[in-house]
Amino acid sequence: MSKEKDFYTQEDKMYVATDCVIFGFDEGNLKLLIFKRRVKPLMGTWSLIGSFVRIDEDVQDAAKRVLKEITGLEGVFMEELKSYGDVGRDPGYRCISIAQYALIRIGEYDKELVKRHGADWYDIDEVPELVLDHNQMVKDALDRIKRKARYKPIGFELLPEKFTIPQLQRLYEAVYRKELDSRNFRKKVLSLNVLIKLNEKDKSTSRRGAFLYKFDYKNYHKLLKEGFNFEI
Amino acid sequence: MSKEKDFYTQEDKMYVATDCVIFGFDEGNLKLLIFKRRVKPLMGTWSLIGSFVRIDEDVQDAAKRVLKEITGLEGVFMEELKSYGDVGRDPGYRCISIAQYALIRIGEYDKELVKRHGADWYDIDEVPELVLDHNQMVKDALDRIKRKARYKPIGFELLPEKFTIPQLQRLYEAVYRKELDSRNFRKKVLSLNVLIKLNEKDKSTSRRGAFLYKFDYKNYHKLLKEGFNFEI
DNA sequence: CATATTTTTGTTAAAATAATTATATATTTA
DNA sequence: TAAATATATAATTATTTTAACAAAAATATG
Repeated sequence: MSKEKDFYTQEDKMYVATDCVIFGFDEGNLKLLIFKRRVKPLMGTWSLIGSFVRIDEDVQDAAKRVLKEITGLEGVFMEELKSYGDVGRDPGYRCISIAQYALIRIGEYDKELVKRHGADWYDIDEVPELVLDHNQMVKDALDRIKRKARYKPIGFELLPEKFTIPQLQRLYEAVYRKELDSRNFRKKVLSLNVLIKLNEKDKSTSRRGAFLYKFDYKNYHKLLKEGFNFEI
Repeated sequence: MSKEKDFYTQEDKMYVATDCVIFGFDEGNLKLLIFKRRVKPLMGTWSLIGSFVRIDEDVQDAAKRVLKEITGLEGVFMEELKSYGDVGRDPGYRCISIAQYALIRIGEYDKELVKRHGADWYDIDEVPELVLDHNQMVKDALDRIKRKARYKPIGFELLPEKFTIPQLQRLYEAVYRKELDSRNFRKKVLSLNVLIKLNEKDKSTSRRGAFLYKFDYKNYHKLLKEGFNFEI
């Protein structure tokens, strides 16, 4: 870009923020973590988790920082969604937000911390009205993960480390919003060779119990290089 | 995002820029429009076309503005690529760039204007070293259109309004970097029902001549809603 | 008119996917 | 111990997609 700085004056200040669409998965439902503002302005309105980007931090780091501040989590899957840069998007400031989306394991976040920040999980179908253009961000993020699930095994970020195949199926059903055939699903997902069967069962949802699996990251990365596709 | 503004001081200024990866297609080759800086700093170095985002314009509009300034073109396909927001990416300023990529018809741009700005087309395989992280932007944009071509008929933005099927095939071959079977390609592309056959022939490349087609935007948008896939 | 060149059309086999039927298993509860 | 329930495996069929391949048509040029 060009280097002239004459567009900016002392009073015309450009702010850069980052907002994070945090997805979780629980009991067959895709969920979203949002929080209720406890300070002015806009006190009491629901909002995505976000922050201004500090002058001395990378945009990605700013997103990681807020995620950690609110959930206690580090090292989770997070990726840029897109930027929201219209002049009028924030009536208070000229503020550009670079939205991210994150997939977290809903059992692993710091519940005390989340509570303290006034944050809560909402079923993806029951998200209330959010501040500014945050509802649009959520919609865009949903579209993104729907598409992404086709070529990346996105589910494993959302499930606990050990999970069952029926659990994985319910996740895909929640993302795609359609029922899948359990026999074909099992066949397909096992044929990808990225699951390691464990010698344990999860009996929380059935009498017989279902075998637990874990994700084989090593095999997965090998396959990625060969360019496989994950269409379910 | 939160509203505290205490991260910023007068001297800690955050700049927001936009840079545009402009693709064209000519003679079977994918091409990139870049320009040589004629002013300090960094005079003489190649760079993507870009600008700071003005305080009173949308990010998208800033990108459209520079595209028009340099090529004379309006209303062409342009989409956000991703943001580049690391602290150290620009040694001079704390500047975040929101990169875009555009697909233009290489026959339609304003040649005089392009020349006046010191801009020129480079074959995608022969792009010189660019300023800052612009080579990375080009690489990312290429990856993006390769993937995008799988589910959006991206080619039609790059070809003239009327084009032949062999032309379209050469474009896909340039993007995928592999040869395609002309019989299967034709079958596939026609089966999508987004081409309108015209009663004219293009005889510039063969004795027999090839029928011209145009893109059926109406049918295309109908199909998009149904979620078709464009895998070639 | 024969030649050279590009465009155009069609068939067929193989592979992947989707839909269906069948059966067995482990476990709890009635 | 029979019934109920969710899980697991096997096999079959139908359907769709993909891949591989050959020949004819149109026309400028020599």
